[in-house]
Amino acid sequence: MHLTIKDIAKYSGTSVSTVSRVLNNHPDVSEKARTQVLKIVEQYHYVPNNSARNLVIRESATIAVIVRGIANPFFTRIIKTIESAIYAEGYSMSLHQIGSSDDELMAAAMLEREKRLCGIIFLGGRFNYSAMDVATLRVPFVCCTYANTFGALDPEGFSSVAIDDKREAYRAVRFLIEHGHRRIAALIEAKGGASISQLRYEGYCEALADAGIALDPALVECAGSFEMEDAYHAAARLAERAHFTALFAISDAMAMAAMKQLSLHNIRVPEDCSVIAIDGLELTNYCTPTLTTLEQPAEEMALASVKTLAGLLRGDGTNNHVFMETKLRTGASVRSLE
Amino acid sequence: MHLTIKDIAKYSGTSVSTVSRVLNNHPDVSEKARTQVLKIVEQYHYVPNNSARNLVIRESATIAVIVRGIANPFFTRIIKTIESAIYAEGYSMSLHQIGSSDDELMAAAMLEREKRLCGIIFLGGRFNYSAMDVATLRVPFVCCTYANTFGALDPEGFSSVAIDDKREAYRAVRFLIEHGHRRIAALIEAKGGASISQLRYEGYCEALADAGIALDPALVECAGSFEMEDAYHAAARLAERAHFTALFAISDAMAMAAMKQLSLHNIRVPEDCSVIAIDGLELTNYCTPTLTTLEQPAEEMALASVKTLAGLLRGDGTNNHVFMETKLRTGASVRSLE
DNA sequence: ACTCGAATTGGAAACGTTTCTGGTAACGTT
DNA sequence: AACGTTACCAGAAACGTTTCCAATTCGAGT
Repeated sequence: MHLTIKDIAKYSGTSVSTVSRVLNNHPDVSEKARTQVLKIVEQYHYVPNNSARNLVIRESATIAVIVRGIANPFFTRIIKTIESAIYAEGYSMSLHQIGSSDDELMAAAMLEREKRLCGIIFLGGRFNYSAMDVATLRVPFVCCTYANTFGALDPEGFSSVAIDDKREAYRAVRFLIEHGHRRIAALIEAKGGASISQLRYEGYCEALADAGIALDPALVECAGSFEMEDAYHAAARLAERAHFTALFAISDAMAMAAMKQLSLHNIRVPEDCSVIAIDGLELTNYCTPTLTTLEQPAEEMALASVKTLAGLLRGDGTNNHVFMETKLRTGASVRSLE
Repeated sequence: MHLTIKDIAKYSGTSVSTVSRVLNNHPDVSEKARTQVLKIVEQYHYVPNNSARNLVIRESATIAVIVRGIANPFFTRIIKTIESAIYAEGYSMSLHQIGSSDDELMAAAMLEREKRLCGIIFLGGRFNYSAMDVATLRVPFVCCTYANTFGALDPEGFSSVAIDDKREAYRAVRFLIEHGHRRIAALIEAKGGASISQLRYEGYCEALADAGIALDPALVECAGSFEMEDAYHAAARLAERAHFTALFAISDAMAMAAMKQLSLHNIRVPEDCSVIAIDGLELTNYCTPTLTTLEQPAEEMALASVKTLAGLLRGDGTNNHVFMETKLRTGASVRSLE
């Protein structure tokens, strides 16, 4: 059977309370007792029972990470850093995934189950925060990679770490314009709402407008999701319907699927059509041609999210909304016109 | 403050024990009391305190999933299914990632922390089970995607779900041979040990031997990891050193990196060199050319892992080692010689 | 030697559950 | 009417911690 703190007290010839004090690094214990207890703990390989601890402590020191679509390589890149950062801060992590099509009720159930968590990091967009009843959980949370207004949520009530989707999309499209392109197609997820897709679409529109290029609705296609397969079909519709010399895709994966489709339509990248996207996945360095993309600082974003949350949990630090900048990664998928 | 079971007892005019019985679906409680309690529970939105419950129950109903390299898309595909299966079985999941270079001490620390878990699923190979002291944890565990002997571990002491790495590698290389190839290169991680890489390498050797083709060491290159970047460099060494008409890569990602490198060396795929791999990632459907690969049944493997573990936890079911079969996914990366 | 405060310690209550033990009410059987 | 059986229920103990509180020891200052 597992040893308890009582056993340790017995073996070390001291009391339960002293052992507890040693274990929790309280200052009011003699050096002698401390080393003695530690020796026994070491020797018998004692591990405390967290359930009992949490019961009296009334908290759990676990941070839940909820991600929509764990298969997204961009998210896994962030998760890697988030996990080590969480451990470094002395918390433990529990990771949950919501299928891209699941409704939020499942997520709510998940949160119920995982109650006694002390903080949440939401990864990705399109969470229905009111359905998840996140406000009544009374735990601080930060939204990573998506920073917009969350329904009726008070912006003072949570933090976020993200890129400025509209600005970065603007930069991407601007980059194409500077390379002489004027017929620029956009491959997005969906219009409307305050989604990442919509924000990036707005950046696209604004870049065109600032360059005096009229928006042609025929050049905009919605895939309906961020999935490669959907992007692949959407790109087909685009290629069959319109002519364009450049394509802006709102994600690397969608760009990759689109490039495949373009090649099937005998549209060569970049000779006939330049392609740019946002994300900076490692693997788009290895497709042909390599993708030009705005790289999101995944590690920094992960770190900032955890740091912010840890601050809130410690009591110092306040809710804030930080925006990161992407970095242009030049591939071979964009060429100048003429 | 949070409501306790005592409050519910008070409000519903019954006792603590009755409330507990209702909550745990014990049969010995009257219909009247049951509905009354349930009503109050619903009305006050009561959620039980798991810490207290686990304390007395002495177990936690959480299954830990430990994955080496969460960035591997094949693993995330499995994780997706594992999570929903775990929830469906009534457990909760906690997911942990070990960096590909981290030593296992960190993992051991993780397990300590996450003690009071009731089972473990290891995802991926190359775990140092003795360092993690997994035997002393006394919880059942299953190894997913890798089924070999685990150091000094008793095969009766755990379960596994995997493909037969040697056999599937054999099939892949055999496929190339049947297409007329005889100078077949192999891009592996490393030789030796009982790693996935070594097993697949053995399958490669055996396929050659059975076809009467002599093994040429110059055609075998170790990348040192499963990372795309390392595979990319390894492929360069291969291309500069030897001539071959086909390449067998032990993973899709490595194959993709290799294809990129080949194109840089003006070796066209599949005209000058056919490529085959094992994994069946979605995204290799979208690279150019599309990859021919042996698709691992990720969903089935995930399901089988959870089912096995759940069986062990319930008490029925015994440890066993199951091997799955891959399915050939024909892409455009292999062509017949002549 | 005596006193006083500081340092250290042990005892016990508390945390919110589950479950064991015993008791009462209802009911059918003799 | 007495009895046994069953169905239900309340009380209390237990789970392994932390922490409050009171008690003890220790050292230094008189």
